Amino acid sequence: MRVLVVEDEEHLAAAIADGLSAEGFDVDVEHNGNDGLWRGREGSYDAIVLDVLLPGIHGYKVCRTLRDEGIWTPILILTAKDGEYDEAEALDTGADDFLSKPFSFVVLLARLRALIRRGAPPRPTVLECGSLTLDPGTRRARRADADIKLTAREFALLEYLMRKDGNVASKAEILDHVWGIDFAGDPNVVEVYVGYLRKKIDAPFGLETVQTVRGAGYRLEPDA
Amino acid sequence: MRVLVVEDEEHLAAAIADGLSAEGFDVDVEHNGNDGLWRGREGSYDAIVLDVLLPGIHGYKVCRTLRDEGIWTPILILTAKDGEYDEAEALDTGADDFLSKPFSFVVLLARLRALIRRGAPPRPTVLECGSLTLDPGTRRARRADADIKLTAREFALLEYLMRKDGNVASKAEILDHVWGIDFAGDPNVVEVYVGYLRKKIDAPFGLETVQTVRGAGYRLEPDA
DNA sequence: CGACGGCCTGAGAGGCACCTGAGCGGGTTG
DNA sequence: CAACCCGCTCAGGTGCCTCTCAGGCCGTCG
Repeated sequence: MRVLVVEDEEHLAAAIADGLSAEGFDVDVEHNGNDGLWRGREGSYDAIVLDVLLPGIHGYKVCRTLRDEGIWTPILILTAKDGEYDEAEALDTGADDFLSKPFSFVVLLARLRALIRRGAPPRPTVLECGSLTLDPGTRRARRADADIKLTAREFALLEYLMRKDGNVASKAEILDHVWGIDFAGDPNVVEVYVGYLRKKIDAPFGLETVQTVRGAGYRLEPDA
Repeated sequence: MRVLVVEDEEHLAAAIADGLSAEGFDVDVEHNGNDGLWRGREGSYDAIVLDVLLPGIHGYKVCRTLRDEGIWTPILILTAKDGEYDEAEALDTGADDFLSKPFSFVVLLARLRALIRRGAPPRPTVLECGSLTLDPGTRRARRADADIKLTAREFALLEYLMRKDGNVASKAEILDHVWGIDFAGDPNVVEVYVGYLRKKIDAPFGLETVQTVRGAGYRLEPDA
Protein backbone atom coordinates (compact mmCIF):
# COMPACT_ATOMS: atom_id res chain seq x y z
CA MET A 1 0.00 0.00 0.00
CA ARG A 2 1.62 3.22 -1.16
CA VAL A 3 0.75 6.48 0.53
CA LEU A 4 1.87 9.96 -0.41
CA VAL A 5 2.14 12.48 2.40
CA VAL A 6 2.27 16.15 1.42
CA GLU A 7 3.03 18.19 4.52
CA ASP A 8 5.44 21.08 5.05
CA GLU A 9 6.01 20.82 8.78
CA GLU A 10 9.03 18.59 9.01
CA HIS A 11 8.20 17.13 12.39
CA LEU A 12 4.64 16.27 11.55
CA ALA A 13 5.57 14.86 8.17
CA ALA A 14 8.20 12.64 9.75
CA ALA A 15 5.83 11.52 12.49
CA ILE A 16 3.15 10.53 10.02
CA ALA A 17 5.62 8.84 7.72
CA ASP A 18 7.17 6.86 10.56
CA GLY A 19 3.81 5.88 11.97
CA LEU A 20 2.47 4.74 8.65
CA SER A 21 5.66 2.88 7.84
CA ALA A 22 5.35 1.06 11.16
CA GLU A 23 1.86 0.04 10.09
CA GLY A 24 3.22 -1.47 6.92
CA PHE A 25 2.58 1.33 4.46
CA ASP A 26 5.03 2.40 1.82
CA VAL A 27 5.33 6.14 2.37
CA ASP A 28 6.62 8.96 0.19
CA VAL A 29 6.82 12.49 1.53
CA GLU A 30 6.74 15.81 -0.27
CA HIS A 31 7.05 19.15 1.46
CA ASN A 32 5.41 21.58 -0.93
CA GLY A 33 2.45 21.87 -3.23
CA ASN A 34 4.28 21.69 -6.51
CA ASP A 35 6.15 18.49 -5.77
CA GLY A 36 3.08 17.02 -4.19
CA LEU A 37 1.07 17.68 -7.29
CA TRP A 38 3.67 16.09 -9.53
CA ARG A 39 3.93 13.06 -7.34
CA GLY A 40 0.17 12.76 -7.17
CA ARG A 41 -0.02 12.85 -10.94
CA GLU A 42 1.81 9.58 -11.09
CA GLY A 43 -1.43 8.03 -9.92
CA SER A 44 0.40 5.11 -8.42
CA TYR A 45 -0.59 5.78 -4.82
CA ASP A 46 -3.37 4.10 -2.91
CA ALA A 47 -4.05 7.27 -0.97
CA ILE A 48 -2.77 10.80 -0.46
CA VAL A 49 -2.57 12.72 2.81
CA LEU A 50 -2.62 16.36 1.88
CA ASP A 51 -2.09 19.42 4.05
CA VAL A 52 -3.91 22.58 2.96
CA LEU A 53 -1.36 25.17 4.03
CA LEU A 54 1.56 24.43 1.80
CA PRO A 55 4.40 26.41 0.28
CA GLY A 56 3.94 26.63 -3.45
CA ILE A 57 0.45 25.54 -4.37
CA HIS A 58 -2.40 25.51 -1.89
CA GLY A 59 -3.69 22.07 -0.88
CA TYR A 60 -7.18 22.69 -2.22
CA LYS A 61 -5.70 23.65 -5.53
CA VAL A 62 -3.61 20.50 -5.65
CA CYS A 63 -6.67 18.42 -4.92
CA ARG A 64 -8.85 20.17 -7.43
CA THR A 65 -6.15 19.96 -10.10
CA LEU A 66 -5.65 16.25 -9.62
CA ARG A 67 -9.38 15.67 -9.88
CA ASP A 68 -9.62 17.80 -12.98
CA GLU A 69 -6.85 15.76 -14.53
CA GLY A 70 -8.74 12.58 -13.90
CA ILE A 71 -6.65 11.37 -10.96
CA TRP A 72 -9.04 9.85 -8.45
CA THR A 73 -6.67 8.55 -5.82
CA PRO A 74 -8.40 8.84 -2.41
CA ILE A 75 -7.33 12.08 -0.77
CA LEU A 76 -7.42 12.90 2.93
CA ILE A 77 -7.14 16.61 3.60
CA LEU A 78 -5.38 17.93 6.72
CA THR A 79 -5.91 21.43 7.99
CA ALA A 80 -5.13 23.61 10.95
CA LYS A 81 -8.26 25.64 10.55
CA ASP A 82 -11.38 24.36 12.20
CA GLY A 83 -14.14 26.44 10.61
CA GLU A 84 -16.98 24.35 9.37
CA TYR A 85 -17.06 25.97 5.96
CA ASP A 86 -13.50 24.92 5.38
CA GLU A 87 -14.58 21.37 5.72
CA ALA A 88 -17.41 21.74 3.25
CA GLU A 89 -15.03 23.48 0.91
CA ALA A 90 -12.45 20.74 1.20
CA LEU A 91 -14.92 18.07 0.26
CA ASP A 92 -16.15 20.17 -2.60
CA THR A 93 -12.67 20.35 -4.11
CA GLY A 94 -12.95 16.64 -4.59
CA ALA A 95 -11.31 15.40 -1.41
CA ASP A 96 -12.62 12.19 0.06
CA ASP A 97 -12.13 12.96 3.71
CA PHE A 98 -11.06 15.70 6.04
CA LEU A 99 -9.16 15.92 9.31
CA SER A 100 -8.54 18.98 11.49
CA LYS A 101 -5.28 19.50 13.31
CA PRO A 102 -4.55 18.58 15.95
CA PHE A 103 -5.58 15.01 15.31
CA SER A 104 -4.54 11.73 16.83
CA PHE A 105 -2.59 9.24 14.80
CA VAL A 106 -5.18 6.58 15.57
CA VAL A 107 -7.86 8.57 13.83
CA LEU A 108 -5.65 9.33 10.87
CA LEU A 109 -4.86 5.67 10.51
CA ALA A 110 -8.48 4.59 10.77
CA ARG A 111 -9.63 7.11 8.23
CA LEU A 112 -6.84 6.30 5.86
CA ARG A 113 -7.63 2.62 6.10
CA ALA A 114 -11.29 3.35 5.46
CA LEU A 115 -10.35 5.38 2.40
CA ILE A 116 -8.09 2.70 1.02
CA ARG A 117 -10.56 -0.07 1.73
CA ARG A 118 -13.13 1.88 -0.14
CA GLY A 119 -10.61 2.27 -2.91
CA ALA A 120 -10.38 4.62 -5.82
CA PRO A 121 -12.95 4.20 -8.53
CA PRO A 122 -11.25 2.67 -11.54
CA ARG A 123 -10.47 5.51 -13.91
CA PRO A 124 -8.28 4.24 -16.70
CA THR A 125 -6.90 6.82 -19.08
CA VAL A 126 -8.34 5.03 -22.06
CA LEU A 127 -11.83 3.68 -21.71
CA GLU A 128 -12.66 0.42 -23.38
CA CYS A 129 -15.78 -1.51 -24.13
CA GLY A 130 -15.20 -4.42 -26.41
CA SER A 131 -13.73 -3.18 -29.66
CA LEU A 132 -14.73 0.36 -28.79
CA THR A 133 -12.17 2.65 -27.20
CA LEU A 134 -12.44 6.19 -25.97
CA ASP A 135 -9.54 8.42 -25.05
CA PRO A 136 -10.64 11.39 -22.96
CA GLY A 137 -7.17 12.86 -23.38
CA THR A 138 -7.15 13.06 -27.15
CA ARG A 139 -10.94 13.13 -27.35
CA ARG A 140 -10.90 10.30 -29.81
CA ALA A 141 -13.23 7.39 -30.27
CA ARG A 142 -12.25 4.31 -32.25
CA ARG A 143 -13.85 1.04 -33.12
CA ALA A 144 -11.80 -1.65 -34.81
CA ASP A 145 -9.15 0.86 -35.98
CA ALA A 146 -11.75 3.15 -37.45
CA ASP A 147 -11.84 6.70 -36.19
CA ILE A 148 -15.23 7.93 -35.14
CA LYS A 149 -15.96 11.62 -35.08
CA LEU A 150 -18.06 12.62 -32.13
CA THR A 151 -19.37 16.01 -31.15
CA ALA A 152 -18.67 17.34 -27.67
CA ARG A 153 -22.03 16.28 -26.34
CA GLU A 154 -21.90 12.86 -27.92
CA PHE A 155 -18.45 12.35 -26.48
CA ALA A 156 -19.53 13.35 -22.99
CA LEU A 157 -22.48 11.01 -23.14
CA LEU A 158 -20.44 8.08 -24.38
CA GLU A 159 -17.75 8.77 -21.80
CA TYR A 160 -20.30 8.75 -19.02
CA LEU A 161 -21.82 5.51 -20.21
CA MET A 162 -18.42 3.89 -20.55
CA ARG A 163 -17.37 4.93 -17.07
CA LYS A 164 -20.47 3.18 -15.82
CA ASP A 165 -18.85 0.01 -17.00
CA GLY A 166 -21.93 -1.89 -18.04
CA ASN A 167 -24.10 -0.58 -15.24
CA VAL A 168 -27.35 1.06 -16.10
CA ALA A 169 -27.40 4.85 -16.16
CA SER A 170 -30.80 6.37 -15.62
CA LYS A 171 -31.95 9.20 -17.78
CA ALA A 172 -32.02 11.58 -14.80
CA GLU A 173 -28.52 10.57 -13.87
CA ILE A 174 -27.31 11.14 -17.40
CA LEU A 175 -28.95 14.54 -17.52
CA ASP A 176 -27.30 15.51 -14.24
CA HIS A 177 -23.83 14.46 -15.27
CA VAL A 178 -23.71 15.12 -18.99
CA TRP A 179 -25.97 18.13 -19.29
CA GLY A 180 -25.50 19.43 -15.74
CA ILE A 181 -27.85 19.62 -12.79
CA ASP A 182 -29.15 22.99 -13.93
CA PHE A 183 -30.32 21.78 -17.30
CA ALA A 184 -33.93 22.83 -17.69
CA GLY A 185 -34.78 21.66 -21.18
CA ASP A 186 -36.55 18.66 -22.59
CA PRO A 187 -35.28 15.38 -21.08
CA ASN A 188 -35.88 13.94 -24.52
CA VAL A 189 -32.41 15.16 -25.51
CA VAL A 190 -31.01 12.07 -23.91
CA GLU A 191 -32.97 9.83 -26.22
CA VAL A 192 -32.02 11.94 -29.19
CA TYR A 193 -28.33 11.76 -28.36
CA VAL A 194 -28.46 8.08 -27.64
CA GLY A 195 -29.88 7.82 -31.13
CA TYR A 196 -26.97 9.84 -32.54
CA LEU A 197 -24.48 7.63 -30.73
CA ARG A 198 -26.03 4.47 -32.04
CA LYS A 199 -25.90 5.82 -35.54
CA LYS A 200 -22.19 6.49 -35.22
CA ILE A 201 -20.76 3.73 -33.06
CA ASP A 202 -23.16 0.87 -33.63
CA ALA A 203 -25.05 0.99 -36.92
CA PRO A 204 -21.97 1.12 -39.20
CA PHE A 205 -20.62 -1.99 -37.53
CA GLY A 206 -23.86 -3.90 -37.21
CA LEU A 207 -23.66 -3.82 -33.43
CA GLU A 208 -25.99 -2.85 -30.63
CA THR A 209 -23.63 -1.77 -27.90
CA VAL A 210 -25.90 0.92 -26.57
CA GLN A 211 -28.80 -0.85 -25.01
CA THR A 212 -32.07 0.52 -23.74
CA VAL A 213 -33.27 -0.84 -20.44
CA ARG A 214 -36.85 0.19 -20.56
CA GLY A 215 -37.97 1.94 -17.40
CA ALA A 216 -34.42 2.11 -16.05
CA GLY A 217 -32.08 3.83 -18.46
CA TYR A 218 -29.24 2.88 -20.78
CA ARG A 219 -26.38 0.47 -20.63
CA LEU A 220 -23.29 -0.42 -22.65
CA GLU A 221 -22.78 -4.03 -23.60
CA PRO A 222 -19.42 -4.92 -25.14
CA ASP A 223 -19.83 -5.84 -28.81
CA ALA A 224 -23.44 -6.89 -28.61
CA MET B 1 -31.54 11.37 -4.53
CA ARG B 2 -33.03 9.29 -1.73
CA VAL B 3 -31.71 9.57 1.78
CA LEU B 4 -32.70 7.54 4.81
CA VAL B 5 -32.41 9.24 8.19
CA VAL B 6 -32.40 7.00 11.27
CA GLU B 7 -32.59 9.20 14.34
CA ASP B 8 -34.71 8.83 17.47
CA GLU B 9 -34.76 12.44 18.61
CA GLU B 10 -37.89 13.77 16.99
CA HIS B 11 -36.68 17.36 16.74
CA LEU B 12 -33.34 16.53 15.24
CA ALA B 13 -34.83 14.02 12.84
CA ALA B 14 -37.38 16.55 11.66
CA ALA B 15 -34.75 19.26 11.32
CA ILE B 16 -32.49 17.07 9.22
CA ALA B 17 -35.37 15.80 7.11
CA ASP B 18 -36.66 19.31 6.47
CA GLY B 19 -33.25 20.64 5.64
CA LEU B 20 -32.43 17.85 3.25
CA SER B 21 -35.83 18.09 1.62
CA ALA B 22 -35.24 21.78 1.05
CA GLU B 23 -32.01 20.82 -0.68
CA GLY B 24 -33.89 18.60 -3.05
CA PHE B 25 -33.38 15.25 -1.40
CA ASP B 26 -36.07 12.65 -1.07
CA VAL B 27 -36.02 11.83 2.64
CA ASP B 28 -37.40 8.92 4.62
CA VAL B 29 -37.16 8.89 8.40
CA GLU B 30 -37.11 6.00 10.84
CA HIS B 31 -36.94 6.42 14.59
CA ASN B 32 -35.48 3.16 15.80
CA GLY B 33 -32.84 0.63 14.89
CA ASN B 34 -35.14 -2.13 13.75
CA ASP B 35 -37.10 -0.08 11.26
CA GLY B 36 -33.94 1.61 10.14
CA LEU B 37 -32.34 -1.72 9.41
CA TRP B 38 -35.31 -2.93 7.40
CA ARG B 39 -35.47 0.26 5.42
CA GLY B 40 -31.77 0.16 4.80
CA ARG B 41 -32.05 -3.38 3.53
CA GLU B 42 -34.11 -2.14 0.65
CA GLY B 43 -30.85 -0.81 -0.71
CA SER B 44 -32.67 1.79 -2.70
CA TYR B 45 -31.18 4.77 -0.90
CA ASP B 46 -28.30 6.87 -2.11
CA ALA B 47 -27.12 7.42 1.45
CA ILE B 48 -28.06 6.72 5.05
CA VAL B 49 -27.67 9.06 8.01
CA LEU B 50 -27.49 6.86 11.08
CA ASP B 51 -27.51 7.79 14.74
CA VAL B 52 -25.61 5.43 17.05
CA LEU B 53 -27.80 5.73 20.13
CA LEU B 54 -31.07 4.25 18.99
CA PRO B 55 -33.94 2.41 20.62
CA GLY B 56 -33.97 -1.17 19.43
CA ILE B 57 -30.73 -1.96 17.68
CA HIS B 58 -27.55 0.05 18.21
CA GLY B 59 -26.40 2.12 15.26
CA TYR B 60 -23.09 0.28 14.92
CA LYS B 61 -24.96 -2.98 14.83
CA VAL B 62 -27.28 -1.70 12.12
CA CYS B 63 -24.30 -0.58 10.08
CA ARG B 64 -22.38 -3.80 10.55
CA THR B 65 -25.45 -5.88 9.73
CA LEU B 66 -26.13 -4.02 6.54
CA ARG B 67 -22.51 -4.46 5.45
CA ASP B 68 -22.61 -8.13 6.30
CA GLU B 69 -25.68 -8.49 4.18
CA GLY B 70 -23.94 -6.94 1.25
CA ILE B 71 -25.65 -3.57 1.42
CA TRP B 72 -23.03 -0.95 0.62
CA THR B 73 -25.10 2.19 0.62
CA PRO B 74 -22.91 5.06 1.88
CA ILE B 75 -23.52 5.50 5.61
CA LEU B 76 -22.86 8.60 7.67
CA ILE B 77 -22.77 7.88 11.40
CA LEU B 78 -23.95 10.46 13.93
CA THR B 79 -22.97 10.31 17.56
CA ALA B 80 -23.10 12.33 20.73
CA LYS B 81 -19.86 10.91 22.05
CA ASP B 82 -16.70 12.59 20.98
CA GLY B 83 -13.94 10.14 21.89
CA GLU B 84 -11.54 9.51 19.09
CA TYR B 85 -11.73 5.77 19.41
CA ASP B 86 -15.43 5.93 18.80
CA GLU B 87 -14.68 7.42 15.48
CA ALA B 88 -12.22 4.72 14.55
CA GLU B 89 -14.73 2.16 15.72
CA ALA B 90 -17.48 3.65 13.63
CA LEU B 91 -15.39 3.48 10.51
CA ASP B 92 -14.45 -0.07 11.30
CA THR B 93 -18.07 -1.15 11.42
CA GLY B 94 -18.16 -0.28 7.76
CA ALA B 95 -19.43 3.29 7.96
CA ASP B 96 -18.14 5.70 5.35
CA ASP B 97 -18.11 8.86 7.40
CA PHE B 98 -18.61 10.08 10.90
CA LEU B 99 -20.03 13.22 12.49
CA SER B 100 -20.10 14.20 16.19
CA LYS B 101 -23.03 15.99 17.70
CA PRO B 102 -23.46 18.83 17.87
CA PHE B 103 -22.82 19.44 14.22
CA SER B 104 -23.88 22.15 11.83
CA PHE B 105 -26.26 21.37 9.04
CA VAL B 106 -23.84 22.81 6.51
CA VAL B 107 -21.25 20.22 7.41
CA LEU B 108 -23.78 17.41 7.34
CA LEU B 109 -24.90 18.49 3.91
CA ALA B 110 -21.38 18.80 2.54
CA ARG B 111 -20.35 15.41 3.86
CA LEU B 112 -23.49 13.79 2.61
CA ARG B 113 -22.96 15.26 -0.83
CA ALA B 114 -19.38 14.04 -0.84
CA LEU B 115 -20.55 10.57 0.12
CA ILE B 116 -23.18 10.46 -2.57
CA ARG B 117 -20.85 11.84 -5.20
CA ARG B 118 -18.34 9.22 -4.31
CA GLY B 119 -21.17 6.72 -4.53
CA ALA B 120 -21.41 3.24 -3.21
CA PRO B 121 -18.18 1.39 -3.79
CA PRO B 122 -18.52 -1.06 -6.65
CA ARG B 123 -18.95 -4.10 -4.47
CA PRO B 124 -20.42 -7.25 -5.83
CA THR B 125 -23.96 -6.10 -5.17
CA VAL B 126 -25.33 -9.11 -6.95
CA LEU B 127 -28.25 -10.74 -5.23
CA GLU B 128 -28.37 -14.51 -5.21
CA CYS B 129 -30.94 -17.13 -4.48
CA GLY B 130 -29.81 -20.57 -5.48
CA SER B 131 -29.00 -20.58 -9.17
CA LEU B 132 -30.83 -17.32 -9.61
CA THR B 133 -28.85 -14.10 -9.63
CA LEU B 134 -29.96 -10.51 -9.90
CA ASP B 135 -27.68 -7.57 -10.52
CA PRO B 136 -29.34 -4.24 -9.76
CA GLY B 137 -26.39 -2.40 -11.29
CA THR B 138 -26.58 -3.85 -14.74
CA ARG B 139 -30.22 -4.73 -14.27
CA ARG B 140 -29.70 -8.27 -15.33
CA ALA B 141 -31.32 -11.44 -14.11
CA ARG B 142 -29.82 -14.85 -14.81
CA ARG B 143 -30.54 -18.42 -13.95
CA ALA B 144 -27.92 -21.01 -14.79
CA ASP B 145 -26.19 -18.77 -17.34
CA ALA B 146 -29.42 -17.98 -19.10
CA ASP B 147 -30.35 -14.34 -19.37
CA ILE B 148 -33.87 -13.55 -18.28
CA LYS B 149 -35.56 -10.47 -19.59
CA LEU B 150 -37.60 -8.73 -16.93
CA THR B 151 -39.69 -5.60 -17.17
CA ALA B 152 -39.11 -2.76 -14.73
CA ARG B 153 -41.92 -3.83 -12.45
CA GLU B 154 -41.00 -7.48 -12.52
CA PHE B 155 -37.43 -6.58 -11.70
CA ALA B 156 -38.42 -4.40 -8.77
CA LEU B 157 -40.64 -7.12 -7.37
CA LEU B 158 -38.01 -9.82 -7.68
CA GLU B 159 -35.38 -7.53 -6.19
CA TYR B 160 -37.59 -6.86 -3.21
CA LEU B 161 -38.29 -10.54 -2.66
CA MET B 162 -34.63 -11.42 -2.98
CA ARG B 163 -33.59 -8.78 -0.48
CA LYS B 164 -35.99 -10.39 1.95
CA ASP B 165 -33.70 -13.36 1.79
CA GLY B 166 -36.28 -16.10 2.25
CA ASN B 167 -38.49 -14.16 4.64
CA VAL B 168 -42.14 -13.77 3.86
CA ALA B 169 -43.19 -10.51 2.25
CA SER B 170 -46.83 -9.64 2.78
CA LYS B 171 -48.87 -8.34 -0.08
CA ALA B 172 -49.35 -4.97 1.62
CA GLU B 173 -45.64 -4.70 2.20
CA ILE B 174 -44.91 -5.52 -1.40
CA LEU B 175 -47.41 -2.95 -2.59
CA ASP B 176 -45.84 -0.29 -0.38
CA HIS B 177 -42.31 -0.93 -1.50
CA VAL B 178 -42.63 -1.98 -5.09
CA TRP B 179 -45.63 0.02 -6.20
CA GLY B 180 -45.17 2.87 -3.76
CA ILE B 181 -47.01 4.04 -0.69
CA ASP B 182 -49.48 6.00 -2.76
CA PHE B 183 -50.61 3.20 -5.02
CA ALA B 184 -54.39 3.21 -5.09
CA GLY B 185 -55.22 0.50 -7.58
CA ASP B 186 -56.24 -3.11 -7.36
CA PRO B 187 -54.01 -5.08 -4.93
CA ASN B 188 -54.47 -7.96 -7.31
CA VAL B 189 -51.54 -6.62 -9.33
CA VAL B 190 -49.22 -8.33 -6.93
CA GLU B 191 -50.70 -11.72 -7.73
CA VAL B 192 -50.57 -10.92 -11.41
CA TYR B 193 -46.92 -9.97 -11.27
CA VAL B 194 -45.98 -12.90 -9.11
CA GLY B 195 -47.53 -14.96 -11.88
CA TYR B 196 -45.40 -13.18 -14.48
CA LEU B 197 -42.27 -13.84 -12.43
CA ARG B 198 -43.02 -17.50 -12.05
CA LYS B 199 -43.53 -17.79 -15.76
CA LYS B 200 -40.13 -16.28 -16.44
CA ILE B 201 -37.83 -17.46 -13.66
CA ASP B 202 -39.42 -20.73 -12.58
CA ALA B 203 -41.52 -22.44 -15.25
CA PRO B 204 -38.77 -22.66 -17.92
CA PHE B 205 -36.51 -24.39 -15.40
CA GLY B 206 -39.09 -26.62 -13.75
CA LEU B 207 -38.65 -24.86 -10.43
CA GLU B 208 -40.92 -23.25 -7.87
CA THR B 209 -38.72 -20.64 -6.29
CA VAL B 210 -41.53 -18.17 -5.74
CA GLN B 211 -43.74 -19.68 -3.10
CA THR B 212 -47.12 -18.61 -1.87
CA VAL B 213 -47.67 -18.55 1.86
CA ARG B 214 -51.42 -18.51 2.00
CA GLY B 215 -52.76 -15.72 4.17
CA ALA B 216 -49.29 -14.28 4.73
CA GLY B 217 -47.63 -13.38 1.46
CA TYR B 218 -44.81 -14.64 -0.72
CA ARG B 219 -41.39 -16.07 -0.10
CA LEU B 220 -38.36 -17.12 -2.12
CA GLU B 221 -36.99 -20.62 -1.67
CA PRO B 222 -33.65 -21.34 -3.34
CA ASP B 223 -34.07 -23.81 -6.20
CA ALA B 224 -37.25 -25.41 -4.92
C1' DC C 1 -69.94 -31.72 2.13
C1' DG C 2 -70.95 -27.04 0.84
C1' DA C 3 -69.75 -22.30 1.03
C1' DC C 4 -66.57 -18.77 1.44
C1' DG C 5 -62.42 -16.37 0.70
C1' DG C 6 -57.79 -16.13 -0.93
C1' DC C 7 -55.17 -16.98 -4.95
C1' DC C 8 -54.30 -17.82 -10.00
C1' DT C 9 -54.74 -16.71 -14.81
C1' DG C 10 -56.07 -15.27 -19.54
C1' DA C 11 -57.64 -11.53 -22.20
C1' DG C 12 -57.54 -6.97 -23.39
C1' DA C 13 -57.48 -1.80 -23.15
C1' DG C 14 -54.99 2.15 -22.31
C1' DG C 15 -51.01 4.62 -21.72
C1' DC C 16 -46.36 5.45 -21.40
C1' DA C 17 -41.52 5.08 -22.63
C1' DC C 18 -38.90 5.34 -26.24
C1' DC C 19 -37.53 6.32 -31.16
C1' DT C 20 -37.09 9.20 -35.09
C1' DG C 21 -37.36 12.75 -38.65
C1' DA C 22 -37.89 17.54 -39.36
C1' DG C 23 -36.57 21.94 -38.39
C1' DC C 24 -34.79 26.16 -35.99
C1' DG C 25 -31.31 29.28 -33.88
C1' DG C 26 -26.60 30.29 -32.86
C1' DG C 27 -21.89 29.83 -33.51
C1' DT C 28 -18.00 28.90 -36.52
C1' DT C 29 -15.56 28.51 -40.77
C1' DG C 30 -14.25 29.27 -45.41
C1' DC D 1 -21.86 36.51 -46.33
C1' DA D 2 -23.03 31.91 -47.12
C1' DA D 3 -22.49 27.27 -45.82
C1' DC D 4 -22.04 24.24 -42.36
C1' DC D 5 -22.21 22.01 -37.93
C1' DC D 6 -23.97 21.54 -33.45
C1' DG D 7 -27.30 21.45 -29.90
C1' DC D 8 -31.76 21.35 -28.99
C1' DT D 9 -37.03 21.23 -29.37
C1' DC D 10 -41.10 19.34 -31.09
C1' DA D 11 -44.50 16.20 -32.73
C1' DG D 12 -45.88 11.89 -34.47
C1' DG D 13 -45.55 7.01 -34.40
C1' DT D 14 -44.93 2.36 -32.30
C1' DG D 15 -44.48 -1.34 -29.41
C1' DC D 16 -44.32 -2.86 -24.96
C1' DC D 17 -45.78 -2.52 -20.17
C1' DT D 18 -48.87 -1.99 -16.71
C1' DC D 19 -53.00 -2.70 -14.77
C1' DT D 20 -57.96 -4.03 -14.59
C1' DC D 21 -61.43 -7.32 -14.83
C1' DA D 22 -63.77 -11.51 -14.64
C1' DG D 23 -63.93 -16.22 -14.19
C1' DG D 24 -62.02 -20.47 -12.34
C1' DC D 25 -59.31 -23.04 -8.91
C1' DC D 26 -58.35 -24.66 -4.38
C1' DG D 27 -57.58 -24.64 0.57
C1' DT D 28 -60.13 -23.91 4.82
C1' DC D 29 -63.71 -23.81 7.91
C1' DG D 30 -68.35 -24.34 9.48
